[in-house]
Amino acid sequence: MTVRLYDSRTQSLREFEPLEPGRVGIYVCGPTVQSSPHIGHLRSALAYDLWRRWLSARGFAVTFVRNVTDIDDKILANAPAGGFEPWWALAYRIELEFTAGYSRIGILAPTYEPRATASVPQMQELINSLIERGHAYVADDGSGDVYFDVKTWPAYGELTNQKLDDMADSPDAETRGKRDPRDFALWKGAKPAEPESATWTSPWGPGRPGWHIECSAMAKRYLGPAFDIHGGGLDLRFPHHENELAQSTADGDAFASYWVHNGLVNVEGQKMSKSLGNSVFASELLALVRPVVVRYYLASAHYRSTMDYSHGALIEAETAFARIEGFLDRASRALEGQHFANVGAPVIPDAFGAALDDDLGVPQALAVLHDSVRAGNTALDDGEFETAARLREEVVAMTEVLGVNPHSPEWAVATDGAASAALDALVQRLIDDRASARDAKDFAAADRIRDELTAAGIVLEDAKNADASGSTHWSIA
RNA sequence: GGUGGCGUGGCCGAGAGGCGAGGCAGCGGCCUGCAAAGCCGUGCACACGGGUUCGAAUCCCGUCGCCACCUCCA
Repeated sequence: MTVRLYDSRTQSLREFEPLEPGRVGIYVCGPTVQSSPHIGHLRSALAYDLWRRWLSARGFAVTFVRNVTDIDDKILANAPAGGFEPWWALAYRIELEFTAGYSRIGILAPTYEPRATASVPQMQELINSLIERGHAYVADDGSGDVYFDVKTWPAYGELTNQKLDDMADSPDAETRGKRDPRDFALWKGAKPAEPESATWTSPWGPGRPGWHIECSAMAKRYLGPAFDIHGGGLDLRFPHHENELAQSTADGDAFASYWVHNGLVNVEGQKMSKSLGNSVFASELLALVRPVVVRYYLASAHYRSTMDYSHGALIEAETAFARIEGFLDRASRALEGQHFANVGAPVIPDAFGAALDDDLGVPQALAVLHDSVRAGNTALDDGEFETAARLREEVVAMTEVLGVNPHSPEWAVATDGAASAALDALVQRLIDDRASARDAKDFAAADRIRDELTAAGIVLEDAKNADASGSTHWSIA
């Protein structure tokens, strides 16, 4: 029972061995809070939420850190100086949108969620140390920029399997005070147009941290110089993660033992981009289907594969999820008030655990889940209630691990108790009338009642095995 | 040009040398007064061309097509 995960650095499936027995430290690159969360952000966060839940389920104590990049070129660009909304207000407003989106699809709050702006001293300390070690230099053009000197770090490129010589010098790359175009900024000297609130004093003059150094500093601050897993989107491998790795290891830290990257979400075969205008925002998705369905949908493909979003696929996921929910609903009705001595605590089937142990094989795990659902439905059909009860526990346990238990309170929709009771009384009355009509073989009258209810959006199901609430169940379509 | 990935049945989406994951849709059946829900059955699937092998969707070579990163990006 070992967890295996795909390590992007070695490009291989590796058995997970924590630095400290029983403990796991995970650092995930969170969003740059410059515009509203889209489906890709949700998927990424979900991938690591699932890793975290599974490692927890396997008994590890997980420290999960996901940062918020709240100072950055784009944030400053989206909140022009002199505008109504300062950059820090924009960043916080968007951060709240992310938090809300994550929360709605059941992504657990991180152990800690550091904002980049709160760790500037740690970043400066790291930059200083890199300068002292000869791996970084202050630009001699008076800009106040500090750059990492890639030529002093022979391992540069190890994460993405690139040789320095192969790295194309981008024609439009800003060279400015760089010794080599491939050097990257650790510290960005303040520019006249930038607001003073976005500027920190430093030994190299006023300015702000570069993007890559932020994550290196925060990971070290909260998880230490060596930690277990570093995660993020595939698009961050280069240059962001490559640079993080270079900085931290050049400073003498072991940094992450494993690098994990999640696949991206495309729309109609293309990446989402502002120019194409094809971004699918979290808010749009959550307006289409229930949040738990969004979660189920995004979890249903392997976390490393590219997902191609389509409305049809989302609706298919809704139906597939309804099947799981349907079984649990049915089981609840049929098994209400029954207790079975032999049905104990929820047990996860071995095949389910094995699937998740194998690089978080959620698709195979879902196959196991659906097998249990089918077996559970069969047991209910056959009146084998003890078997059904056991399978129900299994299904609940599996959905709990994945965070998609339909009956979990987090997915409950707030209802008006009095209104529900009133509706139930009325519908129940019609169901009773229908039952009388059926007993009298007056099927025309019975069907008329059912049609009326259907027209009102209420679906009737005549249960084969009568349950405590009567043999006909109603629900809102 | 460099690096990495993908092409699986009508659709989504796993797997990775032999026994056809799972879901959605369709078709046939069981159940039902009829439905709904559920159950059972139903698919000569693995881009193309070679090769290795007793055996390949899975390995090797080649071809075609698509995508990502190399610039901000989950």
